Amino acid sequence: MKIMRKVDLHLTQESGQTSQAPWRLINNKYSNMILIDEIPVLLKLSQNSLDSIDVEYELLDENVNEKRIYDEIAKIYDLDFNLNKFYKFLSNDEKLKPSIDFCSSLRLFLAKDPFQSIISSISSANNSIIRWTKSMHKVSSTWGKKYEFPSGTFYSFPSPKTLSNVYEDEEVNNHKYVNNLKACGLGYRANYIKKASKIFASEINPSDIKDMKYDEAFETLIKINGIGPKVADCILLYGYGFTEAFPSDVWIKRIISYLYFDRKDIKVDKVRTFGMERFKDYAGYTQLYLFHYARKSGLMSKLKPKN
DNA sequence: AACCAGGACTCTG
DNA sequence: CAGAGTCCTGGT
Repeated sequence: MKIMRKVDLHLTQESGQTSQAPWRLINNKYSNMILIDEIPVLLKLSQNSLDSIDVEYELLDENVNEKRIYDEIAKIYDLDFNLNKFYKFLSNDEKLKPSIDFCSSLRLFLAKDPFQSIISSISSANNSIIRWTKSMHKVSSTWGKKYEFPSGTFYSFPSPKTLSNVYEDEEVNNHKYVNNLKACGLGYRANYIKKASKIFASEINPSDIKDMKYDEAFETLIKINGIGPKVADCILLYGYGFTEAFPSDVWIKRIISYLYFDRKDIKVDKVRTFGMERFKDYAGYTQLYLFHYARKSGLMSKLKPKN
């Protein structure tokens, strides 16, 4: 199956969006297992040009309608988002315009499983991309369901219930536990993950969030231990597709300060409201584009405090 | 080998 | 309320 849409799979995968760890690259195909109506489907995506995606997939015993597979891929890569219209919007702002050339065909990388994006985003806080990626794969392979496909073994992301019952530490009451969250390299986030899993296993259904208004969803999330403003916005943007979110961390702060505030030191929270008010429904995409533009253009290294 | 980066929490003023 | 210290670990 071929999907005719403008998208840069590589760029989108490696752009550090915290919905999920990057997919495994097997024989140059981005490979990941997703469940469609509980049926495991292994997706293998590749492309020769940025105008289309070549889709291969593997099934175990049950069949899935190809249209359903198409729809899920379109959702994950936000393929219905109108990039050209967005580029017109970027062109209208001299500060944003240069980002188009650096980020062409970059799209959102959305989670199929919102709970996965919640845990992934919590785990990304104060962390490096390498360590975060390893941790996320370890969590899946430790507690997820195992599926053996011809192309390899894949794991689902564990459910809230499963994660709420795992051990946080290696040792509990003088008992050694090999399978524990800290062994996944999560450090002190292990406790946040366990607590959040408990909440999403009982009080809040992850799918409740998507029916809320942005503000209510944001307020709901930041009440949870380990979820601050940045992580909440990542969850809302990458996990639920709230495109009005403007995840603001130190880097976005430096970039916005440089571009719009004459390098003046502004608070991260101000950056967030500035981005949301100025970019509206494009806030999320603008954040994504600004971040990668800064990274690739050399602006980022220029903005490092030392230099 | 000591030290720093990266968000969120917690404690202090 | 703002500011400082702490958490974990891969990278220098």
